[in-house]
Amino acid sequence: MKNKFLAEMSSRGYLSQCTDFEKLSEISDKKSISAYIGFDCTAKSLHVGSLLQIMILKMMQKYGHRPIVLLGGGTTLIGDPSGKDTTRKILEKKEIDKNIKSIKKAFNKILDTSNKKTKPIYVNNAKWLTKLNYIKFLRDIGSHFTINKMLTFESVKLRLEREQSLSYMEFNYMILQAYDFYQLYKKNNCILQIGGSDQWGNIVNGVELIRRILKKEAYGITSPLITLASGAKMGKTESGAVWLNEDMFSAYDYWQFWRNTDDRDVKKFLNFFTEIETKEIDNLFKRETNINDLKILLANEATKILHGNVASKKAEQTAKDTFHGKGLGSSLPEIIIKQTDITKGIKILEFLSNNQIVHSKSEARRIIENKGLKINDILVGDTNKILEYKDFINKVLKISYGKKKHYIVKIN
RNA sequence: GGAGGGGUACCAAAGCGGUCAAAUGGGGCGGGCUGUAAACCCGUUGACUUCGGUCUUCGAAAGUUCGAAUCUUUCCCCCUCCA
Repeated sequence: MKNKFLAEMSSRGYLSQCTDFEKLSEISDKKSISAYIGFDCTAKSLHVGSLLQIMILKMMQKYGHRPIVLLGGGTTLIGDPSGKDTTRKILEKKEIDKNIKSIKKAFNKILDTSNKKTKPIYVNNAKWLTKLNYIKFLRDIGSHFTINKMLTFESVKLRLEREQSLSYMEFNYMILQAYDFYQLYKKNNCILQIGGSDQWGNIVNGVELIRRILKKEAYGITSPLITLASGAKMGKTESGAVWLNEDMFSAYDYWQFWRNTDDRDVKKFLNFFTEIETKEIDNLFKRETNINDLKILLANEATKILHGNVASKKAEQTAKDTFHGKGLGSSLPEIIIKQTDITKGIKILEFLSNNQIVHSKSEARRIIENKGLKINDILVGDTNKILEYKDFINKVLKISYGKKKHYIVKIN
Protein backbone atom coordinates (compact mmCIF):
# COMPACT_ATOMS: atom_id res chain seq x y z
CA MET A 1 0.00 0.00 0.00
CA LYS A 2 1.76 3.08 -1.16
CA ASN A 3 -0.65 5.71 0.07
CA LYS A 4 0.63 7.19 3.31
CA PHE A 5 -2.72 7.79 4.87
CA LEU A 6 -3.86 4.21 4.43
CA ALA A 7 -0.43 2.92 5.32
CA GLU A 8 -0.54 4.60 8.69
CA MET A 9 -4.12 3.47 9.22
CA SER A 10 -2.92 -0.03 8.63
CA SER A 11 0.22 0.11 10.76
CA ARG A 12 -1.69 1.54 13.69
CA GLY A 13 -4.21 -1.23 13.46
CA TYR A 14 -7.11 1.01 12.49
CA LEU A 15 -8.02 -1.05 9.46
CA SER A 16 -10.28 -4.00 9.43
CA GLN A 17 -12.07 -4.13 6.10
CA CYS A 18 -12.20 -1.92 3.03
CA THR A 19 -14.41 -2.09 -0.01
CA ASP A 20 -11.49 -1.42 -2.36
CA PHE A 21 -8.05 -0.71 -0.94
CA GLU A 22 -6.30 -0.23 -4.26
CA LYS A 23 -8.66 2.32 -5.71
CA LEU A 24 -9.07 4.22 -2.50
CA SER A 25 -5.32 4.35 -2.10
CA GLU A 26 -4.99 5.71 -5.60
CA ILE A 27 -7.59 8.40 -5.11
CA SER A 28 -6.39 9.59 -1.75
CA ASP A 29 -2.92 9.82 -3.21
CA LYS A 30 -4.06 12.19 -5.90
CA LYS A 31 -6.31 14.51 -4.01
CA SER A 32 -7.75 15.54 -0.72
CA ILE A 33 -10.87 13.52 0.06
CA SER A 34 -13.74 13.86 2.48
CA ALA A 35 -14.81 10.99 4.67
CA TYR A 36 -17.53 10.69 7.23
CA ILE A 37 -18.24 8.79 10.37
CA GLY A 38 -21.64 8.73 11.97
CA PHE A 39 -22.11 9.02 15.70
CA ASP A 40 -25.00 8.10 17.88
CA CYS A 41 -26.47 10.89 19.99
CA THR A 42 -28.12 8.90 22.74
CA ALA A 43 -26.04 10.53 25.49
CA LYS A 44 -24.69 13.93 26.39
CA SER A 45 -21.19 12.79 25.63
CA LEU A 46 -19.43 10.14 23.63
CA HIS A 47 -17.19 7.79 25.57
CA VAL A 48 -13.84 6.20 24.84
CA GLY A 49 -15.63 3.53 22.86
CA SER A 50 -15.94 6.11 20.09
CA LEU A 51 -12.45 7.46 20.51
CA LEU A 52 -10.86 5.19 17.96
CA GLN A 53 -13.18 6.58 15.29
CA ILE A 54 -12.31 10.12 16.26
CA MET A 55 -8.62 9.32 16.14
CA ILE A 56 -9.10 8.14 12.58
CA LEU A 57 -10.69 11.47 11.71
CA LYS A 58 -7.78 13.25 13.34
CA MET A 59 -5.34 11.24 11.32
CA MET A 60 -7.14 12.08 8.10
CA GLN A 61 -6.51 15.72 8.84
CA LYS A 62 -2.85 15.00 9.21
CA TYR A 63 -2.79 13.81 5.62
CA GLY A 64 -4.78 16.71 4.31
CA HIS A 65 -8.18 15.07 4.10
CA ARG A 66 -11.36 16.49 5.46
CA PRO A 67 -13.42 14.72 8.12
CA ILE A 68 -17.17 15.00 8.19
CA VAL A 69 -18.75 14.34 11.53
CA LEU A 70 -22.28 13.15 11.16
CA LEU A 71 -24.19 13.59 14.36
CA GLY A 72 -27.14 11.38 13.78
CA GLY A 73 -29.94 13.54 15.00
CA GLY A 74 -32.24 11.79 12.56
CA THR A 75 -31.08 8.24 12.96
CA THR A 76 -31.00 8.50 16.74
CA LEU A 77 -34.74 9.01 16.48
CA ILE A 78 -34.84 5.46 15.15
CA GLY A 79 -32.06 3.57 16.90
CA ASP A 80 -29.46 1.39 15.20
CA PRO A 81 -30.10 -2.30 15.81
CA SER A 82 -26.51 -3.27 14.91
CA GLY A 83 -24.71 -4.99 17.71
CA LYS A 84 -27.71 -4.83 19.96
CA ASP A 85 -30.00 -7.65 20.77
CA THR A 86 -32.69 -5.46 22.20
CA THR A 87 -34.30 -2.28 21.01
CA ARG A 88 -32.56 0.87 22.12
CA LYS A 89 -34.41 3.46 24.01
CA ILE A 90 -35.85 6.09 21.76
CA LEU A 91 -35.12 9.72 22.51
CA GLU A 92 -37.09 12.84 21.81
CA LYS A 93 -35.78 15.40 19.36
CA LYS A 94 -35.24 18.08 21.97
CA GLU A 95 -33.02 15.84 24.00
CA ILE A 96 -31.09 14.75 20.93
CA ASP A 97 -30.40 18.34 19.93
CA LYS A 98 -29.06 19.02 23.37
CA ASN A 99 -26.85 15.96 23.16
CA ILE A 100 -25.48 17.00 19.79
CA LYS A 101 -24.42 20.35 21.12
CA SER A 102 -22.68 18.76 24.04
CA ILE A 103 -21.00 16.02 21.98
CA LYS A 104 -19.49 18.57 19.62
CA LYS A 105 -17.35 19.96 22.42
CA ALA A 106 -15.14 16.90 22.50
CA PHE A 107 -14.71 16.88 18.73
CA ASN A 108 -13.60 20.47 18.74
CA LYS A 109 -10.97 19.63 21.30
CA ILE A 110 -9.58 16.58 19.57
CA LEU A 111 -9.79 17.61 15.94
CA ASP A 112 -7.83 20.40 14.34
CA THR A 113 -10.16 23.27 13.70
CA SER A 114 -7.59 25.83 12.63
CA ASN A 115 -6.68 24.56 9.18
CA LYS A 116 -9.32 25.68 6.72
CA LYS A 117 -8.69 22.87 4.29
CA THR A 118 -9.17 20.10 6.79
CA LYS A 119 -11.50 21.73 9.25
CA PRO A 120 -14.19 19.23 10.23
CA ILE A 121 -17.68 19.67 8.89
CA TYR A 122 -20.52 18.84 11.20
CA VAL A 123 -23.73 17.59 9.72
CA ASN A 124 -26.95 16.47 11.25
CA ASN A 125 -28.93 13.98 9.24
CA ALA A 126 -32.15 15.19 10.84
CA LYS A 127 -31.88 17.95 8.29
CA TRP A 128 -32.77 15.66 5.41
CA LEU A 129 -34.24 12.63 7.12
CA THR A 130 -37.05 14.41 8.88
CA LYS A 131 -38.18 16.00 5.65
CA LEU A 132 -38.52 12.84 3.63
CA ASN A 133 -41.72 12.12 1.85
CA TYR A 134 -42.59 8.51 2.49
CA ILE A 135 -43.93 7.55 -0.92
CA LYS A 136 -41.21 9.38 -2.76
CA PHE A 137 -38.58 7.82 -0.56
CA LEU A 138 -39.94 4.34 -1.14
CA ARG A 139 -39.93 4.85 -4.91
CA ASP A 140 -36.55 6.57 -5.18
CA ILE A 141 -34.58 4.78 -2.53
CA GLY A 142 -36.60 1.83 -1.30
CA SER A 143 -36.77 0.31 -4.76
CA HIS A 144 -33.02 -0.23 -4.70
CA PHE A 145 -33.14 -2.49 -1.68
CA THR A 146 -34.37 -6.03 -1.67
CA ILE A 147 -35.75 -7.62 1.44
CA ASN A 148 -33.96 -10.79 0.42
CA LYS A 149 -30.65 -9.07 0.88
CA MET A 150 -31.59 -7.04 3.91
CA LEU A 151 -32.50 -10.24 5.70
CA THR A 152 -28.99 -11.53 5.22
CA PHE A 153 -27.39 -8.72 7.20
CA GLU A 154 -25.85 -9.70 10.47
CA SER A 155 -27.75 -7.17 12.54
CA VAL A 156 -31.05 -8.47 11.21
CA LYS A 157 -30.12 -12.13 11.21
CA LEU A 158 -29.05 -11.98 14.82
CA ARG A 159 -32.38 -10.66 15.98
CA LEU A 160 -34.37 -13.07 13.88
CA GLU A 161 -32.34 -16.07 14.97
CA ARG A 162 -32.82 -15.27 18.59
CA GLU A 163 -36.44 -14.58 17.89
CA GLN A 164 -36.07 -11.18 19.40
CA SER A 165 -38.38 -8.66 17.93
CA LEU A 166 -36.99 -6.27 15.36
CA SER A 167 -39.42 -3.51 14.64
CA TYR A 168 -40.11 -2.25 11.15
CA MET A 169 -38.72 1.08 12.30
CA GLU A 170 -35.35 -0.42 13.21
CA PHE A 171 -35.35 -2.57 10.11
CA ASN A 172 -35.29 0.66 8.12
CA TYR A 173 -32.23 1.97 9.88
CA MET A 174 -29.80 0.57 7.35
CA ILE A 175 -31.65 2.20 4.49
CA LEU A 176 -31.52 5.53 6.23
CA GLN A 177 -27.82 5.19 6.83
CA ALA A 178 -27.27 4.31 3.20
CA TYR A 179 -29.30 7.36 2.31
CA ASP A 180 -27.10 9.50 4.57
CA PHE A 181 -24.04 8.43 2.66
CA TYR A 182 -25.80 9.17 -0.62
CA GLN A 183 -26.72 12.65 0.60
CA LEU A 184 -23.21 13.39 1.78
CA TYR A 185 -21.80 12.16 -1.48
CA LYS A 186 -24.04 14.52 -3.40
CA LYS A 187 -23.74 17.52 -1.12
CA ASN A 188 -20.22 17.32 0.21
CA ASN A 189 -18.55 15.07 -2.30
CA CYS A 190 -17.89 12.62 0.49
CA ILE A 191 -16.54 9.46 -1.07
CA LEU A 192 -15.68 7.47 2.01
CA GLN A 193 -17.54 6.24 5.05
CA ILE A 194 -15.67 4.89 8.03
CA GLY A 195 -17.18 2.97 10.90
CA GLY A 196 -16.70 0.19 13.41
CA SER A 197 -16.69 -3.36 12.12
CA ASP A 198 -20.32 -3.73 13.16
CA GLN A 199 -21.15 -1.06 10.60
CA TRP A 200 -19.84 -2.99 7.62
CA GLY A 201 -23.23 -3.96 6.31
CA ASN A 202 -24.64 -0.48 6.66
CA ILE A 203 -21.64 1.04 4.92
CA VAL A 204 -21.74 -1.37 1.99
CA ASN A 205 -25.39 -0.53 1.52
CA GLY A 206 -24.49 3.11 1.11
CA VAL A 207 -21.74 2.34 -1.36
CA GLU A 208 -24.18 0.32 -3.42
CA LEU A 209 -26.89 2.90 -3.30
CA ILE A 210 -24.50 5.52 -4.62
CA ARG A 211 -23.39 3.21 -7.37
CA ARG A 212 -26.96 2.46 -8.40
CA ILE A 213 -28.34 5.95 -8.35
CA LEU A 214 -25.37 8.11 -9.19
CA LYS A 215 -23.32 5.52 -11.06
CA LYS A 216 -20.37 6.67 -8.97
CA GLU A 217 -17.91 4.78 -6.85
CA ALA A 218 -17.78 5.37 -3.11
CA TYR A 219 -15.74 3.54 -0.51
CA GLY A 220 -16.03 2.13 2.94
CA ILE A 221 -13.57 1.28 5.66
CA THR A 222 -14.17 -0.36 8.98
CA SER A 223 -12.00 -0.28 12.05
CA PRO A 224 -11.62 -3.34 14.22
CA LEU A 225 -13.52 -3.97 17.38
CA ILE A 226 -11.25 -3.16 20.30
CA THR A 227 -10.74 -6.14 22.51
CA LEU A 228 -9.10 -5.91 25.90
CA ALA A 229 -6.71 -8.48 27.25
CA SER A 230 -9.11 -9.11 30.10
CA GLY A 231 -11.98 -9.73 27.70
CA ALA A 232 -13.95 -6.84 29.17
CA LYS A 233 -15.54 -4.11 27.16
CA MET A 234 -13.36 -1.12 26.39
CA GLY A 235 -14.15 1.98 28.33
CA LYS A 236 -15.81 0.76 31.46
CA THR A 237 -14.38 1.55 34.84
CA GLU A 238 -15.59 1.14 38.37
CA SER A 239 -17.48 4.39 38.10
CA GLY A 240 -19.15 3.63 34.78
CA ALA A 241 -18.36 4.81 31.28
CA VAL A 242 -15.27 6.82 30.47
CA TRP A 243 -16.85 9.93 29.02
CA LEU A 244 -15.02 12.35 26.82
CA ASN A 245 -16.74 15.46 28.12
CA GLU A 246 -14.88 16.96 31.02
CA ASP A 247 -17.95 17.84 33.06
CA MET A 248 -18.83 14.16 33.11
CA PHE A 249 -15.37 12.70 33.57
CA SER A 250 -12.52 14.83 34.82
CA ALA A 251 -9.18 15.16 33.07
CA TYR A 252 -7.53 13.58 36.10
CA ASP A 253 -9.83 10.56 36.01
CA TYR A 254 -9.23 10.33 32.29
CA TRP A 255 -5.49 10.31 32.87
CA GLN A 256 -5.96 7.63 35.53
CA PHE A 257 -8.03 5.54 33.15
CA TRP A 258 -5.10 5.28 30.76
CA ARG A 259 -2.56 4.91 33.55
CA ASN A 260 -4.40 1.80 34.73
CA THR A 261 -4.23 0.04 31.38
CA ASP A 262 -3.55 -3.67 31.45
CA ASP A 263 0.12 -4.41 30.62
CA ARG A 264 -0.91 -6.43 27.62
CA ASP A 265 -2.90 -3.59 26.09
CA VAL A 266 -0.33 -0.80 26.40
CA LYS A 267 1.29 -1.18 23.01
CA LYS A 268 -2.01 -1.44 21.22
CA PHE A 269 -3.34 1.63 22.99
CA LEU A 270 -0.26 3.69 22.21
CA ASN A 271 -0.91 2.96 18.56
CA PHE A 272 -4.61 3.58 18.80
CA PHE A 273 -4.86 6.57 21.06
CA THR A 274 -1.67 8.59 20.73
CA GLU A 275 0.08 10.26 17.82
CA ILE A 276 3.43 8.73 18.56
CA GLU A 277 4.88 7.20 15.39
CA THR A 278 4.46 3.45 15.14
CA LYS A 279 8.19 2.96 14.68
CA GLU A 280 8.88 5.03 17.74
CA ILE A 281 6.47 2.89 19.72
CA ASP A 282 8.28 -0.24 18.59
CA ASN A 283 11.56 1.29 19.67
CA LEU A 284 10.17 2.29 23.02
CA PHE A 285 9.21 -1.28 23.68
CA LYS A 286 12.65 -2.49 22.71
CA ARG A 287 14.41 0.02 24.93
CA GLU A 288 12.08 0.56 27.82
CA THR A 289 12.09 -2.08 30.47
CA ASN A 290 9.64 -0.45 32.82
CA ILE A 291 6.14 -0.86 31.50
CA ASN A 292 4.85 1.68 34.01
CA ASP A 293 6.77 4.46 32.32
CA LEU A 294 5.06 3.55 29.08
CA LYS A 295 1.69 3.67 30.80
CA ILE A 296 2.48 7.16 32.00
CA LEU A 297 3.46 8.09 28.48
CA LEU A 298 0.17 6.67 27.22
CA ALA A 299 -1.78 8.58 29.85
CA ASN A 300 0.04 11.82 29.09
CA GLU A 301 -0.38 11.60 25.35
CA ALA A 302 -3.99 10.45 25.39
CA THR A 303 -4.98 13.11 27.90
CA LYS A 304 -3.14 15.76 25.93
CA ILE A 305 -5.16 15.00 22.82
CA LEU A 306 -8.48 15.45 24.58
CA HIS A 307 -7.84 17.88 27.43
CA GLY A 308 -4.69 19.64 26.32
CA ASN A 309 -1.14 19.77 27.50
CA VAL A 310 -1.74 21.77 30.66
CA ALA A 311 -4.42 19.48 32.02
CA SER A 312 -2.35 16.45 31.13
CA LYS A 313 0.73 17.74 32.95
CA LYS A 314 -1.37 18.67 35.93
CA ALA A 315 -2.91 15.22 36.06
CA GLU A 316 0.50 13.60 35.89
CA GLN A 317 1.79 15.78 38.70
CA THR A 318 -1.28 15.06 40.80
CA ALA A 319 -0.78 11.35 40.30
CA LYS A 320 2.85 11.66 41.29
CA ASP A 321 1.99 13.61 44.43
CA THR A 322 -0.84 11.33 45.36
CA PHE A 323 0.79 7.98 44.81
CA HIS A 324 4.47 8.63 45.39
CA GLY A 325 4.76 11.67 47.59
CA LYS A 326 3.10 13.18 50.58
CA GLY A 327 1.81 16.17 48.67
CA LEU A 328 -1.72 16.90 47.64
CA GLY A 329 -2.36 16.77 43.94
CA SER A 330 -4.04 19.84 42.55
CA SER A 331 -6.29 17.88 40.17
CA LEU A 332 -7.97 15.88 42.90
CA PRO A 333 -11.65 16.59 43.38
CA GLU A 334 -12.23 19.21 46.03
CA ILE A 335 -14.88 19.33 48.69
CA ILE A 336 -15.45 22.62 50.48
CA ILE A 337 -17.04 22.65 53.90
CA LYS A 338 -18.10 25.45 56.18
CA GLN A 339 -16.07 26.56 59.16
CA THR A 340 -19.16 26.44 61.35
CA ASP A 341 -19.92 22.86 60.40
CA ILE A 342 -16.47 21.71 61.29
CA THR A 343 -16.57 23.48 64.64
CA LYS A 344 -19.71 21.53 65.44
CA GLY A 345 -18.13 18.35 64.10
CA ILE A 346 -19.42 16.26 61.21
CA LYS A 347 -20.21 12.60 61.49
CA ILE A 348 -17.98 10.77 59.06
CA LEU A 349 -20.85 8.71 57.62
CA GLU A 350 -22.87 11.78 56.87
CA PHE A 351 -19.91 13.56 55.42
CA LEU A 352 -19.18 10.71 53.01
CA SER A 353 -22.72 10.29 51.79
CA ASN A 354 -23.57 13.99 51.64
CA ASN A 355 -20.59 14.63 49.39
CA GLN A 356 -21.34 11.69 47.07
CA ILE A 357 -18.14 9.93 47.98
CA VAL A 358 -20.32 6.92 48.70
CA HIS A 359 -23.83 6.03 47.56
CA SER A 360 -25.26 5.41 51.00
CA LYS A 361 -24.35 5.43 54.64
CA SER A 362 -24.32 1.66 54.54
CA GLU A 363 -21.61 1.79 51.92
CA ALA A 364 -19.69 4.27 54.04
CA ARG A 365 -19.96 1.97 57.04
CA ARG A 366 -18.86 -0.98 54.95
CA ILE A 367 -15.80 0.74 53.56
CA ILE A 368 -14.65 1.75 57.03
CA GLU A 369 -15.24 -1.75 58.35
CA ASN A 370 -13.24 -3.12 55.42
CA LYS A 371 -10.28 -0.90 56.22
CA GLY A 372 -10.70 1.12 53.07
CA LEU A 373 -11.02 4.66 54.36
CA LYS A 374 -8.12 6.89 55.22
CA ILE A 375 -7.84 10.45 56.40
CA ASN A 376 -4.47 11.99 55.67
CA ASP A 377 -3.19 8.46 55.00
CA ILE A 378 -4.26 7.27 58.43
CA LEU A 379 -6.78 4.44 58.57
CA VAL A 380 -10.18 5.34 59.96
CA GLY A 381 -11.26 2.46 62.17
CA ASP A 382 -14.37 3.88 63.78
CA THR A 383 -17.64 4.30 61.91
CA ASN A 384 -18.71 6.83 64.51
CA LYS A 385 -15.77 9.10 63.88
CA ILE A 386 -16.49 12.80 63.95
CA LEU A 387 -14.58 15.05 61.59
CA GLU A 388 -13.03 17.78 63.64
CA TYR A 389 -10.81 20.76 63.26
CA LYS A 390 -7.82 18.85 64.48
CA ASP A 391 -8.07 16.40 61.55
CA PHE A 392 -7.09 19.21 59.22
CA ILE A 393 -3.62 20.40 58.42
CA ASN A 394 -3.68 24.06 57.45
CA LYS A 395 -7.42 23.82 56.86
CA VAL A 396 -6.89 21.04 54.33
CA LEU A 397 -7.41 17.32 54.61
CA LYS A 398 -7.08 14.39 52.24
CA ILE A 399 -9.65 11.67 52.35
CA SER A 400 -9.02 8.41 50.54
CA TYR A 401 -11.54 5.78 49.52
CA GLY A 402 -9.45 2.75 48.74
CA LYS A 403 -6.11 3.32 47.13
CA LYS A 404 -7.17 5.18 44.06
CA LYS A 405 -9.95 7.56 44.95
CA HIS A 406 -8.79 10.64 46.77
CA TYR A 407 -10.52 13.87 47.68
CA ILE A 408 -9.27 17.12 49.08
CA VAL A 409 -11.42 18.65 51.79
CA LYS A 410 -11.01 22.34 52.45
CA ILE A 411 -12.51 24.57 55.08
CA ASN A 412 -14.08 27.66 53.69
C1' G B 1 -56.19 -19.28 17.59
C1' G B 2 -54.64 -24.07 20.71
C1' A B 3 -51.12 -26.49 24.36
C1' G B 4 -47.27 -25.92 27.69
C1' G B 5 -42.88 -23.22 30.26
C1' G B 6 -41.30 -18.83 32.57
C1' G B 7 -40.62 -13.48 34.75
C1' U B 8 -36.18 -13.55 41.65
C1' A B 9 -31.10 -8.45 43.53
C1' C B 10 -26.05 -5.44 38.53
C1' C B 11 -26.16 -10.28 35.36
C1' A B 12 -26.94 -15.64 35.34
C1' A B 13 -29.50 -18.89 38.40
C1' A B 14 -31.58 -21.66 43.09
C1' G B 15 -35.56 -21.26 46.51
C1' C B 16 -41.71 -23.08 45.93
C1' G B 17 -45.85 -21.35 53.16
C1' G B 18 -42.24 -19.45 58.59
C1' U B 19 -35.34 -20.84 60.04
C1' C B 20 -35.42 -15.59 53.25
C1' A B 21 -32.64 -9.36 52.69
C1' A B 22 -33.24 -14.48 49.71
C1' A B 23 -28.19 -20.38 48.24
C1' U B 24 -24.45 -20.47 44.30
C1' G B 25 -21.53 -18.41 40.19
C1' G B 26 -20.03 -14.04 37.50
C1' G B 27 -19.45 -8.84 37.99
C1' G B 28 -18.62 -4.61 41.45
C1' C B 29 -16.30 -2.68 45.84
C1' G B 30 -12.54 -3.02 49.95
C1' G B 31 -8.17 -5.51 51.97
C1' G B 32 -3.52 -8.69 51.25
C1' C B 33 0.54 -9.69 47.66
C1' U B 34 2.58 -6.35 43.77
C1' G B 35 4.04 -2.22 39.90
C1' U B 36 -1.83 2.56 40.52
C1' A B 37 -0.88 -4.13 35.93
C1' A B 38 -2.22 -9.40 35.63
C1' A B 39 -2.87 -13.85 38.45
C1' C B 40 -3.92 -15.51 43.27
C1' C B 41 -5.93 -15.22 48.48
C1' C B 42 -9.47 -12.95 52.14
C1' G B 43 -13.67 -9.90 53.21
C1' U B 44 -18.00 -7.48 51.39
C1' U B 45 -22.21 -6.56 48.03
C1' G B 46 -30.93 -3.30 49.58
C1' A B 47 -31.70 1.15 52.82
C1' C B 48 -31.95 3.40 57.72
C1' U B 49 -30.20 2.53 62.66
C1' U B 50 -29.49 4.90 69.43
C1' C B 51 -26.27 -1.75 66.61
C1' G B 52 -31.46 -3.88 70.10
C1' G B 53 -33.59 -3.70 65.60
C1' U B 54 -36.71 -1.07 61.84
C1' C B 55 -38.30 -0.26 56.76
C1' U B 56 -38.60 -1.51 51.39
C1' U B 57 -37.64 -5.62 47.75
C1' C B 58 -38.65 -11.60 44.29
C1' G B 59 -43.17 -8.81 36.69
C1' A B 60 -48.10 -5.53 38.45
C1' A B 61 -52.45 -5.34 41.33
C1' A B 62 -55.92 -7.61 44.56
C1' G B 63 -56.79 -11.75 47.90
C1' U B 64 -56.13 -16.36 51.37
C1' U B 65 -53.19 -16.84 55.94
C1' C B 66 -51.04 -15.51 62.59
C1' G B 67 -47.27 -15.52 58.54
C1' A B 68 -46.23 -15.25 51.19
C1' A B 69 -40.67 -14.92 46.64
C1' U B 70 -43.52 -19.39 47.72
C1' C B 71 -50.94 -20.56 47.59
C1' U B 72 -55.49 -18.13 44.70
C1' U B 73 -57.51 -14.51 41.03
C1' U B 74 -56.91 -10.83 37.33
C1' C B 75 -53.58 -8.18 34.32
C1' C B 76 -48.79 -7.19 31.71
C1' C B 77 -44.41 -9.23 29.38
C1' C B 78 -41.14 -13.24 27.48
C1' C B 79 -40.10 -18.25 25.61
C1' U B 80 -41.18 -23.37 23.38
C1' C B 81 -44.35 -26.46 20.49
C1' C B 82 -48.78 -26.97 17.35
C1' A B 83 -52.29 -24.36 13.80
